[in-house]
Amino acid sequence: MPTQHWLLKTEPTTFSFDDLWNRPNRTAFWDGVRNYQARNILRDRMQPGDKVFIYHSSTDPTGIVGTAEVVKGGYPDHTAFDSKDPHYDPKSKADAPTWYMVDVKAAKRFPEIITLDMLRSVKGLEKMVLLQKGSRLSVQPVTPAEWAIIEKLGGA
DNA sequence: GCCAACGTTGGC
DNA sequence: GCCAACGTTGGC
Repeated sequence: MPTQHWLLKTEPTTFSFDDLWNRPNRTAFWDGVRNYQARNILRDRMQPGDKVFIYHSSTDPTGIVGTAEVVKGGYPDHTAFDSKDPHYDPKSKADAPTWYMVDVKAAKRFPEIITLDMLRSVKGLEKMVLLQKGSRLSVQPVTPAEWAIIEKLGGA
């Protein structure tokens, strides 16, 4: 399996790239995804070694702030089992989990956020899932070509 | 805060 | 299975 590329959205007021960066080993589980299409990617497709952009939504400005690496593939999201957790879902059972998560490790913080406006202006990203009208998937595929373009924007 | 777009729920 | 009502996302 070649390395795959993804984008994970988060609201930084809830969990930011810096929060991930400051975790032990710069690693955390990516919990709380409660959308079936995103769940399917987490559960069925994300593999250790895959590369991930971290995107900050609902902030000013919004954009990609850094990269991370998947260090553990899809496994049950235990926060769904905890009635005191904000992401509790009583329909998800330990022996038949509805929701999944992965572990990610922060890799590189971009010196400057790559804003949504910048992404929209770059040739070659026109078909990026993030930039499609009405797109709100919180776990998205990124093509190798898109990854290369954006990584270069954030580089150096 | 507004609201378009999308997803989910539930009555029928 | 249809679809109206409702809830959420997320840019602006």
